[in-house]
Amino acid sequence: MAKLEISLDQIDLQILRIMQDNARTNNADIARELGMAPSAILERVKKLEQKEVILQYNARINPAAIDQKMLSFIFIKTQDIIGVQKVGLLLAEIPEVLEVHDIAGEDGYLIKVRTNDSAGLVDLMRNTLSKIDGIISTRTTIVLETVKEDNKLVIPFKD
Amino acid sequence: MAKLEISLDQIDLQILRIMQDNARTNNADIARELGMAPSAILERVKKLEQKEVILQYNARINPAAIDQKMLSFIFIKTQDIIGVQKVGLLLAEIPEVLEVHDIAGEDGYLIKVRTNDSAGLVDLMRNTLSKIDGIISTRTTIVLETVKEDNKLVIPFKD
DNA sequence: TATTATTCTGAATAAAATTCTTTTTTAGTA
DNA sequence: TACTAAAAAAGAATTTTATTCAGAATAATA
Repeated sequence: MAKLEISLDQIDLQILRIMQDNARTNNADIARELGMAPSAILERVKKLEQKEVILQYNARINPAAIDQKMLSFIFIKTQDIIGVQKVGLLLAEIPEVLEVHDIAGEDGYLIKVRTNDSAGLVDLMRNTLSKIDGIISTRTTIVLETVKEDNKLVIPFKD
Repeated sequence: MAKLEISLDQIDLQILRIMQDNARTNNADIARELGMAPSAILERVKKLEQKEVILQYNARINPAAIDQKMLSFIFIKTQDIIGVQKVGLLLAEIPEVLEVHDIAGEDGYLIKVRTNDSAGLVDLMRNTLSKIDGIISTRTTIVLETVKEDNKLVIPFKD
């Protein structure tokens, strides 16, 4: 778990750019695009994975296609700073909770939740959130429509 | 752009589950896991892409590795419902803005923003957000630490 | 039940991944 | 500056996978 010194050169950044856009781009294509041998690219990619620069490759699935039409953000106020960490971990275990962020200011978390519909949300709050000790209150924001959601980072040109 | 009737069977859902976990899983492996021919899997995956069930394959990159250590959520209050849509699109064009959600209640958006540091955030707000017409006010929530952020959907077992 | 469309299999071929050795480049050091 | 060690890349050989396609099986429909 040592957080090693990470140094990425131009080529690494180019690989990241390509992979962030299409994680299924094959080594041969990347190699062609960067004018290098496939074996060299393969090594670099593996190294990027090992260094945990690339955390995961995932397919982004259309929520509507699997009937997860409801998206909400919930602010969760916790009792105190002591017991807070545990709350965060418990929240993270809930499958419908896609993100858990510890936020500044008002002791608590901001979580992102996807459910089938509003009934699913109510269900989650009543049956799951309410079971977690240390939660004082929640404030829910309902998303009507998502304009953008790609989570693509801005990859710099020089490090 | 016709939103076709989408019907996914068990096999499709299994493919989605595998792909969501590791988008680089090859057809041969998926075929082995599901006990089918690679060619059959290939066809299904292509169909899932065409139907826009799979929206994209992306590598999730460690923000810290490219020095994007600051994450914030900003509530943006807009003038009225008329001009709102344009604001959403303009927000979506900003590279540092990873998500744009139209939210219920208080005419406006919730956006997710990644910047190098707090200076980058200030910079974005001063130089970019302030240039957008129709924004009345903003309320920023700073993330201290992210406990979970995988955006993996809960894929049902029956459709 | 017959008909049609869809999906799957299996084999053949093209392409890519992977491994490994040699060469080149880079970085550090005397 | 030249020497040395380490890291990265190239290139070739081999294994594995992707892709195509014809035919078989399955499912859907009339």
